[in-house]
Amino acid sequence: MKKIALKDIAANFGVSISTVSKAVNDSHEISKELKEKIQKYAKEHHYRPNHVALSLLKKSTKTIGVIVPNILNYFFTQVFYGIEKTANSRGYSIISCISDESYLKELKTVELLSTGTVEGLILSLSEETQAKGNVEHLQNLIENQIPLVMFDRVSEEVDCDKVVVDDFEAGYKTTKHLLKTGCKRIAIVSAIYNSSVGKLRVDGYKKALKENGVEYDERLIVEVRKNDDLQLLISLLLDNKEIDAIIALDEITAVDTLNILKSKEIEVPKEISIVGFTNGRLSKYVSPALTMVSQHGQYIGEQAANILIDRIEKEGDMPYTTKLVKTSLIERDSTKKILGNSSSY
Amino acid sequence: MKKIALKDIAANFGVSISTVSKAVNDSHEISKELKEKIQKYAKEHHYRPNHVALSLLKKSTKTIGVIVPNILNYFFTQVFYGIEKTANSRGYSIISCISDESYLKELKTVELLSTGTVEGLILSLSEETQAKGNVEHLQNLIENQIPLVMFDRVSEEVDCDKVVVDDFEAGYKTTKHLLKTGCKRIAIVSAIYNSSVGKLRVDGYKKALKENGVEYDERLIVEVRKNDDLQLLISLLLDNKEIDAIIALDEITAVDTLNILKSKEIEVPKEISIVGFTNGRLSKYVSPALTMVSQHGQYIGEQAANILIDRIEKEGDMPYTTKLVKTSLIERDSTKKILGNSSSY
DNA sequence: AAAGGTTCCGAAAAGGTTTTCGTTATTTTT
DNA sequence: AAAAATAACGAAAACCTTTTCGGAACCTTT
Repeated sequence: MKKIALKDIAANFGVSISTVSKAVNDSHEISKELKEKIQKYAKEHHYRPNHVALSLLKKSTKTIGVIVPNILNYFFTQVFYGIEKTANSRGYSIISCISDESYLKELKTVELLSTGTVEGLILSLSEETQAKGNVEHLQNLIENQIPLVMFDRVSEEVDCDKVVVDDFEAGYKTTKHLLKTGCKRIAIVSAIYNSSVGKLRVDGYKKALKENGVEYDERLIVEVRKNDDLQLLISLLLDNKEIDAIIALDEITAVDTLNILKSKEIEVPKEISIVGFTNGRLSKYVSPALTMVSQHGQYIGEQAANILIDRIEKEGDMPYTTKLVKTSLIERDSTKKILGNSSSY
Repeated sequence: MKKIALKDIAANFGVSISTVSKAVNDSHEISKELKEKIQKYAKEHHYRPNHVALSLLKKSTKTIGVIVPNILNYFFTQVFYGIEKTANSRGYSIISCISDESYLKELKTVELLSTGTVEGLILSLSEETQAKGNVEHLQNLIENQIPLVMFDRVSEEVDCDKVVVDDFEAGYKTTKHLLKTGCKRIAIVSAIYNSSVGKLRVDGYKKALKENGVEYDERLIVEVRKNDDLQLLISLLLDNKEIDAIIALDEITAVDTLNILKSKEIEVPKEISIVGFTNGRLSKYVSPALTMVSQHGQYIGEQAANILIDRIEKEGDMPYTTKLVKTSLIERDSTKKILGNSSSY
């Protein structure tokens, strides 16, 4: 039984295509008897209107594109889930691509999707694209009137809607919290050295230090590059610097750091507190459970999808917005409790 | 600058649409001068052939659908990644849906996609669909000649290509390994009580026991339901049963079990060994690191995509195949080393 | 009986593209 | 110079659907 079209039904009954179309759509223009015959036949042959033809006719595919750099990263998985959920609830399908942190794949995908397949795009920049700073493909998108929402890893050079984590506030809030628990010498271990995100968090950290009269010490910021030995870096960091807290800018680094400290028989949080970014699946299950900064990935996805679909469906041009999503500090056992009664927090 | 079509270019130069089409496709039928003018204009205006129109014309969307029950599950994320990777490398886009373990959403999605949007479908059954056993929507798919590949959570009632984990062999292999390390009283903790997958693993477990002359004891199989207290169940399990190994059928349960044993000051693996299923992100980072059964999610995704695309592209009907993917036991510190010199393993 | 209304169906356009087949006009061959 | 070949372009079909408009037949009203 091959795919069946209106044409085939029309031929079967010796009527015109328009008649069949109206019949299956239950139009009052068609007589009851004919409608029933046609509908019965259509049902028996599993007739379903061709979606591609409808898209062409209506000039609307009800589909949005999503490009994430790395789906194995739990944060992006969460965002993706949020996008799918709300897009689906608003009647949109999503066609998804993984740029795999590659500029070329991102470029190819954007070009592929910008040919009428999708009505809009949600994207987070690949690492390579961020490093290169080449966002021409996205500017072309805007020129071609294809709505774009960027999230998390965004570019200032692209004029579009954005949803970003308030990383500055997150760094500030985290540092302030550590200070309140009595920590003074707070180090940062970062594996995301060339991202705007990392810079913002450090800026927030600096602001909190300054506000609390703690001097900023450059030596406390550690950058971990791809093939670096974290163990060694931590040992160097600990050397004569009286560290009492470590902020790790991603979950894996946080857990690794914890394990290294444990292997050195340093007590967490008694001697050194640890806070990690990205509340993923690991932090809850290690011991002591890690205090983490949650970025609310799913919420970000929901927001991005809603903003995009609003723009697709609304007439006229609204101004572009940048939504700043606040983080939450999820306190577990790797940090000390706040001393005394701090009402301002 | 609005979306531009061949029509617009044709109007601009006062030529026909066919001429423009041939010009942008660099046909020899068009004079060099005209071609150059048109191509320049097309490039300047970012002309790209409309993908929807092409799909309609060619009767091929170069798109496949993927339906997974739960993207936050790392196994499915891995499969998804594998699918995207190979589909992309073979020139296909993927349109993805998350059934959220719901029968209704799965049904709706299958119906939506089976209208010409995708050329084939890759699917893993939702929990609810498995429980209900209602797979009519998938049988309709086959009737409508839409290629389908099921993976992991499959149904015997659907006649299609399948890619499944060899769960029987996994249960067998794992149990055999534990026996070789000297364990005798091996318990199983399962949170996937009504899945074929869980049943197969237990069957493999039984076979290994029998082969090694160890008697099967029903009381060692623990089923954890949604709101059950794992702590309590483990306590009951441990009571007077001289357990020396526990197999957990998912990663979270494995980690939870480990933590419960640690809180009871039971030494792992000295007193009790632990093996978990699904080698995710947690097991490596807890201490002791957990020995896990890897299901090779990404490989499964790659296989599924290749099988599907082969079927889409090949003429004539090949027989349906079921690909059995073997698991690997990843030994870490939660199990004892094998005693003596076992050459047969 | 004439005018108006209703019922039921078909023709055709529109959406964008490729491709086949004409149709000219020019050039080459005999 | 006539015939044949080539070059350069256009018309139209095809993919599938919805929708507008038009038309014929019948029915109702004055």
